[in-house]
Amino acid sequence: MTMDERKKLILESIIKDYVETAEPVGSRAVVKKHNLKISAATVRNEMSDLEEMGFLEQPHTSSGRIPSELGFRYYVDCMMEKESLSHNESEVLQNLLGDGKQEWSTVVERVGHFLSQVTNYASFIIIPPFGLSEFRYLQLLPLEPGKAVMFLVSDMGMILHNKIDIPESVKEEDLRSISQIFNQILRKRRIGDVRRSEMQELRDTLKRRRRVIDQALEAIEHMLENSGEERVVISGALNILNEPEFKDLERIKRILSILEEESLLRHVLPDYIGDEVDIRIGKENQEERMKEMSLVFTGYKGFGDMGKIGLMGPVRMEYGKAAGAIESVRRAVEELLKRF
Amino acid sequence: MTMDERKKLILESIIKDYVETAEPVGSRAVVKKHNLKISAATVRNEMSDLEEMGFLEQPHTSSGRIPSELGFRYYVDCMMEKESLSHNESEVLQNLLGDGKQEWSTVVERVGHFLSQVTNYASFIIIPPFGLSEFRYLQLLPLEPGKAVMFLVSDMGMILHNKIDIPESVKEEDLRSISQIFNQILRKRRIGDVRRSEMQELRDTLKRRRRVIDQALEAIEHMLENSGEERVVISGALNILNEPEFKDLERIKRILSILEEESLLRHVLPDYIGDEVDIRIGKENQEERMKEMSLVFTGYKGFGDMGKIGLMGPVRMEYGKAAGAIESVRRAVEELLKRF
DNA sequence: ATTAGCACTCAAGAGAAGAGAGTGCTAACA
DNA sequence: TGTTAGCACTCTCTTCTCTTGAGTGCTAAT
Repeated sequence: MTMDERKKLILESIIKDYVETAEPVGSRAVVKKHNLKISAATVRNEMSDLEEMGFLEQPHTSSGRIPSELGFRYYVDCMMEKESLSHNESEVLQNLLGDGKQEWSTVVERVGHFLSQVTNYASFIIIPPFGLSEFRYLQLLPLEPGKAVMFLVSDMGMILHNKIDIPESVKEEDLRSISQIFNQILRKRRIGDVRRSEMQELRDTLKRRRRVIDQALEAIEHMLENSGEERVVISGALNILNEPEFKDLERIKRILSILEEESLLRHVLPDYIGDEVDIRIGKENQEERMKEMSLVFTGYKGFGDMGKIGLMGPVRMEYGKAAGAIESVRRAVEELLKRF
Repeated sequence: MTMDERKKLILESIIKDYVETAEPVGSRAVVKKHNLKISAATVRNEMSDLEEMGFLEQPHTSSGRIPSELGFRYYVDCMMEKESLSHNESEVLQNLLGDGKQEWSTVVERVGHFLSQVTNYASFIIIPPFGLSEFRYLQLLPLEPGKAVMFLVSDMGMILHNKIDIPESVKEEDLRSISQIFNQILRKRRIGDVRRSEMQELRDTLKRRRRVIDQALEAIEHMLENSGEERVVISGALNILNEPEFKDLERIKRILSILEEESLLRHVLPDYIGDEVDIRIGKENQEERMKEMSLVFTGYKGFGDMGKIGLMGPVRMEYGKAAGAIESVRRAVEELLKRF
């Protein structure tokens, strides 16, 4: 059996109705709603064909049809058009990205919020580990007797700080010259690469100020550990409660638990992600609990590594709108990162 | 009618059963379960009295009784004992507080997580605005041509940073001496108080390096704005889904929306909070949506101002356990803050 | 004052019946 | 040969009734 234009039109109509109402769609309803120039009986025949082809399914013999996951896949691949943001929405997005001076983390939170507001799905943004970006600058500053603070700046303008203990005898000048030495050795290294060998080299070179150096190195290691993890920012998880297919409490718990356990999201997404918008529908997802949901996501060039940004919603999702929103946001975020 | 020992015992038994099962408790059940030495009929009479006194209520004439909010209030005031953390739990708590070098915000997140794990209720921690703590130290550092970073350290060891634009001609030495001047003027001031007049003074005194100063002042104002708000950290909101009284979706949405909209929590809590554990049961809460929930909370002496820490659960809550956990955590957090 | 006994009440669950939406099939039609 | 009207049939969902069982309140006996 082959997919002619009429079948396509009918499939599309059914998908649109179903996405809107979450109810099985009947032959009469589809004819009426979309002003098709054919009779309900004809549509019934076509629907029967579409079912045989695997694009539709019937919850029970005497109900309308709903699109199968394969049906959605066909729609996404062959018929969907990305729906770009409205003028208004684009403007809001530009505004909340700011001028590049804001903390990156607050910008990300705002963008996540925006995404979930615009689409009514749950959004997630994965920030790649800081450890993979380039080292640019380190500075030790005295804080109070016996304490100092160490600042670390990466090429992307990310700033980390950490308190360290130092002998009380160490003076501000000492700290400054120690910072100098650090900088000479570390400049332009990828922060993740610095780890072991380099640090040993430092320790050897700088025997004199051992205590301070040791503390500083320890602090760096500590920072690397804490920042070597991706960060996950989730927003609008409660949007899921509004989807009619999730009126079952057990189901809701299952879904929300994925979002609560941030680390799980990493297993859900493929390790490698390009900069195309990618869509995973229902059982196409690996993770068991994700098989009743869909993902729309893409990668963005972040701090040396790829970050990820995406939406999570029911299989009955407005893929066109979701994909459009994701794409716009990706473009805007990359634009912003370039400015850093 | 007066509250004798037997009535107390029966009320307590009913509350305990009801907290455990979320079902109305019958006279026979309560006698059996707690091995009371009186008959079900006697208990029925007492229950009838307790109902008249307002401590119990009947969902319908032929069902068991459930404690009224007044009943819970009586229990909390006259019979409840705070249940302290197990040895194991205390140890976990101590461990995750760390050694004072960690970022305060990550510690708070961990503590919130701990609270919700231990009690199975939703926890919230409100961090008082940074702006109210004392100013201690400011430093400008060159970043790249035309950019510098400004660090601000408060008495509690909180560190903020912000990027600023500077004329390319400004050198590291200039930045250092500007930092000095800032420090002389601002040291020991409450950061919140610095605002207007002082800044004007600074601007006048330092006409020479106007550009840098202006930028720095702007950055400080910006920081003050962003940090002048309390921060709210919420954890374990999904625990609410496990309570049998919340099997109604609409109710769940209502409750979770309070937690999602962080700012709302502030209206829910009284402005002034002491360091006693305070309990608000159901309709004792002001905010409309909170009237079906209970709060157990207390204040902690934080950065100059009081922070707040608490649990949110159903009216049918294990108040003893919740209050005990809150108290332990408050003590531990204050201990930690002293070490800063 | 306490208890046993018994009639009464009410929610929750199990069937049964009816309504309604939608299908598949057949036969007629262009 | 593709399209359509007509009609019997299917299955869910809702409503109603009936039954069951836990639990009460009252009365009379201890």
